[in-house]
Amino acid sequence: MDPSGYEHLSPAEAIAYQEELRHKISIHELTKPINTIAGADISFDRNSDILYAGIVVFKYPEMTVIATSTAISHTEFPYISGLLAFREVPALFNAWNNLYTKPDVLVLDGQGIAHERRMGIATHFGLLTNVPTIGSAKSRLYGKYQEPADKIFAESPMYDKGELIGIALRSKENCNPIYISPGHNINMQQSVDVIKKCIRGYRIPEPTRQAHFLVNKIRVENSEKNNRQYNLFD
DNA sequence: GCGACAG
DNA sequence: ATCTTGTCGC
Repeated sequence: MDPSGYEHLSPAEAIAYQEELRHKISIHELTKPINTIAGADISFDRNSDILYAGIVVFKYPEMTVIATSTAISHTEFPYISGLLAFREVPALFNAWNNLYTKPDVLVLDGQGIAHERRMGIATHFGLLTNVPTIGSAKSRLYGKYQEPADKIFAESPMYDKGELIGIALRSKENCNPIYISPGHNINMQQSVDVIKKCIRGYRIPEPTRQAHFLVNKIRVENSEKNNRQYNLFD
């Protein structure tokens, strides 16, 4: 299904689609060397249904920016916990298609398989594009875990009925942990190793941190542009 | 019935 | 996610 059709799905249909897609998830070692990595994020206006998507590509492991892309899209699908992909993936897909240089790995702001149906936004986007993806979330959605020690890079496994679905990682001392889980076409260990190499003094790994700055910037620019046009009628 | 609940 | 200043702690 083309993601542009997501906004017409009911929550029940979206869940049924996740159950259908979950059979195609592949969590395995990424053997291809990683030379580039990207971060993707979304920003949106308080009222409108406009989503601002952005992707920032870096050389890895140097982490120098080599490319960016953005897309401004409209959505009707509301935010529903567990169904985030149906709201944000269409916009991210547009930004992805605007990217000339596709990265070897993509980090998304949200869960990978650390999801009730293993279908977090990172897994969903990976299945859609077939790019290896990693989910890096700022808060927990699913799974039980013990608080990791307050020591840089301390880890604590996240489980669902005995199954390992993610890792709570202390990316910075005195800060809440971040929740890492593979999305698609990469395994748990590699996901954590890669994210660790993307931590540069802040709680949020550089890929999604920079993508966050980018989408906020284009959101402000766009709203200022709209304000200027509106003011022509003053 | 009650609590949890990515962005 | 977004709205927002000061303020507590390392």
